[in-house]
This record gives sequence, structure tokens and C-alpha cells, in this order.
Amino acid sequence: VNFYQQVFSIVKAIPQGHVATYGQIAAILGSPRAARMVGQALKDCDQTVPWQRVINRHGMISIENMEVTKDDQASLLRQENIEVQERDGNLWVDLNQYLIDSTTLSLLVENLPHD
DNA sequence: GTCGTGACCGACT
DNA sequence: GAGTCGGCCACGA
Repeated sequence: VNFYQQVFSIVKAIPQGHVATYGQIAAILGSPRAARMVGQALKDCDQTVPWQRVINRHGMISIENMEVTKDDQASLLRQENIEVQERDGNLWVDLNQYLIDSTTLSLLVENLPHD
């Protein structure tokens, strides 16, 4: 199974209205230090992957595709009842409120039908 | 096979 | 406190 595929599976497993960090996903993959790989994978993801639910440790969006802007991500998140605050020109999400537990997420991942 | 790279994270000045 | 530096590890050239 490709690393990327696993990343996609986990991202897809994030329930609506919740977000996860790169570090969490990397940890679930078994490599807590491989958060960068997660980002790399997400950059490569297709439209079926809700990449907007994946944010960095500070609760904000690092970068945007040329196709997709932070505003788009904010819109998507707001559609999921996630409150997005603007601060210093960056969009923030309240991690305490919306960040999913690593345990819960890993459970969700186990429940996934693996490809 | 080797080298460089990166949507990050944590430790250390 | 904020800025810097290294490490992690899969992927592509």
C-alpha cells in the first residue's frame, strides 16, 4: 500500500466538522516525524480527499494550490460548521474545539474499508 | 543506486 | 518571546 494512499484514507476518515493536523496523521501512519510527507501527499491528492480538514499544528492553513485559495478552504470549513477566524491575514481554526482526538481518528481509520 | 526535496514539528539558541 | 536548525522518510529525477 502506498504511503500516499494511506494518507488519503486517513484524511477521508476525518468526520465532517472536525479537523486533524499533519502530525496526527503522520503519527497514525506510524511515523510521527513524517508530517511533511503528509503534506506532500495532500498536495498530490484528488478531489475526493477533503484536504481542507487537514491543517498544521498552529491551526492554520500553510499554503494554497494555484487552484484553491485559503478563502476556498475557509468556505469549505464553514460549510461544515467550523468556525474560521482571521488573524494577521491568516485563517485560523480553534484547535481546542475542532481538532479530533488522535485515538478517535485512528479508530475511524481502522473502520475504513482499506483499498 | 544516490541525491535532493518538502501543504511539518519540536528542540535549541 | 521569536527566529533558526535539524530531522524525519517517501518520492521523483
